[in-house]
Amino acid sequence: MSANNGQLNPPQAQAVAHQDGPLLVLAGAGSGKTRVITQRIARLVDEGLDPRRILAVTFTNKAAREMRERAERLIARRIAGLWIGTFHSICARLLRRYGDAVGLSPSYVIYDDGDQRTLMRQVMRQEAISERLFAPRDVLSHIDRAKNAGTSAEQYQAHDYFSDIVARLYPAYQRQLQRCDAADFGDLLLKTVQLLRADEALRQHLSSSFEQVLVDEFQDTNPVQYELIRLLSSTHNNICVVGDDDQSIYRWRGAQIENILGFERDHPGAQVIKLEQNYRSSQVVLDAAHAVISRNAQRKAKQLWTDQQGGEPITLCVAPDERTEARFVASRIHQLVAQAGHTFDDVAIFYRTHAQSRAIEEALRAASPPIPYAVYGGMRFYDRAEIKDLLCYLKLLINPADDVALQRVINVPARGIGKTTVEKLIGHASAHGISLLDAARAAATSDGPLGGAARRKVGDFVKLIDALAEGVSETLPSTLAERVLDDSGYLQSLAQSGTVEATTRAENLSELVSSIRQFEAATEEATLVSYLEQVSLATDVTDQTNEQGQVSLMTVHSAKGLEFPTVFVIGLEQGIFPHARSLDAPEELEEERRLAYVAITRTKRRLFLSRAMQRWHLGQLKARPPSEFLSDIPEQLIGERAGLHAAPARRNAPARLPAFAGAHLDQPEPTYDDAWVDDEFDQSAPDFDDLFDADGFRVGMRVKHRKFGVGEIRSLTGTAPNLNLTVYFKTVGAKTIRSQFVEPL
DNA sequence: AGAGCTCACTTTTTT
DNA sequence: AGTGAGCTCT
Repeated sequence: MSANNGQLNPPQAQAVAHQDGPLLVLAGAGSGKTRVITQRIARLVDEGLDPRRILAVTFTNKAAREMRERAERLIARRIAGLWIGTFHSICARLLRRYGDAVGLSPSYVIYDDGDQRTLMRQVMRQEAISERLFAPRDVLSHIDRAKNAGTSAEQYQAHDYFSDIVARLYPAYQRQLQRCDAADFGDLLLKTVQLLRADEALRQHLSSSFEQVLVDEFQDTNPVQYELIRLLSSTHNNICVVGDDDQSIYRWRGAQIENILGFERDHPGAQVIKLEQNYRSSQVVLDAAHAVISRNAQRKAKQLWTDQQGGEPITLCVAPDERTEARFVASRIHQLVAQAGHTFDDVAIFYRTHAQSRAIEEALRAASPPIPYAVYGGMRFYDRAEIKDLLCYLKLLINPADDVALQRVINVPARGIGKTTVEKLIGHASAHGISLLDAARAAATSDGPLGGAARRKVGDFVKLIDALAEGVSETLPSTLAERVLDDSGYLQSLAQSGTVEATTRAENLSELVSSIRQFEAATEEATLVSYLEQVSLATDVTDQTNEQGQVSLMTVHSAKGLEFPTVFVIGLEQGIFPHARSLDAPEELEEERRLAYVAITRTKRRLFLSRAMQRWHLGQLKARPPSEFLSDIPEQLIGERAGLHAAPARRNAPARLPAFAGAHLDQPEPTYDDAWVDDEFDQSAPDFDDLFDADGFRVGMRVKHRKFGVGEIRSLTGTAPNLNLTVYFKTVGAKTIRSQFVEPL
């Protein structure tokens, strides 16, 4: 980590030197955990162990990459053949090679959330189960929970009304996945474990080939991951796990804090090493972190210490609303850069949920000069519609059984194949137990369920796919991507529509093509299959690009493992952080507390905590009391209490208030002692009254939106003050926006 | 068949 | 406040 003077301290050295047998390293935040793992890998390789016999597992791609790079730097050469990656990527790789026994071909595809939902909806329709009564989302989350617990469809036991339905859908869903030659995220883990459970010889083979196994962030492993590790290390039993129970933040994904608490019990003779010296943070930061975490009941007692005494006191900001909070952050960043010699990449801003990033982004852009930033996670590049379209074409080329991909692209760009036709194909496919593509092929060539026009169109589509699929394995992925875009008419249809949005989409597509080229350049065996796998397992593109000179924005979850000289934690309010869904569940609240601990302990020197007295959330303005975590932090650690006023209404600011006949913002004023009163409230803001007739409807009026410019109102829904306007903008087409965010013209 | 419009629902957090 | 599914109108 940061300042360890190149030397390992005694417990670190002991952990690096540990030879054989199970080892548990309890590594507090900032205690040099990554250092220990990388030094250990380097030592093993240096002493002549074949890197192919080392398996190192992490939770994120970023962590895996960093670990590899640091280990390579230590021994000053490339480490070829080392098994290092996330649980999911390692499983994906094993299944690629050995998945036959669990029903996966070598070119199987990985389904993401959206794909899963499409498939589940289809299954529910087949099983005649109402999607209204049973949300596909919820059903999938039950299935995922089962998979994380190691429960297969056959083993799944219903225990109540809802799980009764799940018990019916789980096996049907798995059958459908198998027909599509696809695995979802949960399958990657569970199927690998099933494979190893069932195939004694394979387990022997793999576990004896992995002489040393290392697991990072062990506190976040769930039961399948735990079993996977156990199976893969069963021959040599050289298993080194590193973790910190205080940083266990993935309970919702099935992580069992017990795995780390019970490691000694499950591995008799395990050596336990505690790393408690912190090299990252000032004493002030550690004290604050400790004050928050020590209120948790379920934890191993430990106390981090540092020899950096004192430190910068914490700044606490109380803002009237989230926009002001964001302006506070932006102005402090400028101050730090101007006065404290900071660069932008010294600064990170953490929030509890992605939705909170918007206000911050806007403030950073509005700052003068604008502050460069990078958002981690959130809306992935790969989630954009046009990107998914192209990827689905590619998936379909290597995996003709991928019905989900086919459904996505069969009418994109529009080629006159409508819902009815697709439904007929689905019926035909499930009746004959064949893939949709085969059903389409059959329908086009023989007397199938389709009539003349539809049959011809479907035939053309099949011809298109067949032509594209020819020679797939000998063609560069980037070439294939370009061919898809041209031959399918995708680019042409974008060009034809001519909107600004279409231009953006075309740009995104060409960005994707160049990222495929990059992949080809950087990868030895750059096949389409390996590219698609990488994309499915990548969190986002910022994963790959490491741009300098940017402030980092991310959720607390994705902040784990990172450190920054200056940290802002925003939105410290009851219901935001801790999250509303944790408030009435003590165990969940403990997890939120650990999350707060993770956030604080990322800080090296300067910590800013902020909250807003009221904020827009899910379309509503609501006042929330301060986070209970704030009151845990001892008074003497806080240097400055910044209170802020809202910006006076700017000329181009949205009209502040409702204004439809008699509508009032009937939100309660915050009633806290330090409540701030908005005396600069702009009484003269223009009204919407004149836009609508007596019924509050109609009038072909125009409004102005900050981003989209001038547009024409099409319709109006909702109740004051939360009105939704559907406005047609020349630039981006129809958008539904809230009345507060437009200005009448 | 397709475009447009309305409504409902959403939100933790990630692989 | 954005998205997506379903309905209606063309």
